[in-house]
Amino acid sequence: MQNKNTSIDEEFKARIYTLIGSIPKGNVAAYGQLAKLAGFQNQSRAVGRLLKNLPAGSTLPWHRVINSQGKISFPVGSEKYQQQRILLEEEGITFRNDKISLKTYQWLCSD
DNA sequence: CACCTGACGCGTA
DNA sequence: TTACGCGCCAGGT
Repeated sequence: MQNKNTSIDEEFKARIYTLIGSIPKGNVAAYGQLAKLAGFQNQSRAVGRLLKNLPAGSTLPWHRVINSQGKISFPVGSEKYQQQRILLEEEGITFRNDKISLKTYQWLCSD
């Protein structure tokens, strides 16, 4: 039963969470890519906001979400940057000048 | 209420 | 290839 009050926010959140949870270990997806797959083509920023507000105890693999440039969306060298980078490297992902090496991963894609 | 900022992305120059 | 501008839009000042 769906109540009419269900805002698109909830729908959006639910879909994005599901998508992020489905990203295989060692793979990554871009904010915009997730938004698109969820049916919200121009809401890449909303995905970022979602992750920003993510509860501390969440088990979501948020670190597997990066920007369309193949880079981590935190200032290089910042605490958050390092944290995310380490998590990715532990999954076998390698970097080259702050960018994910294309040879070592593949985008989560539908084709 | 105006204005700025941001875990973004894309088209142009 | 790098740099900007603009679209998008929720939140904070």
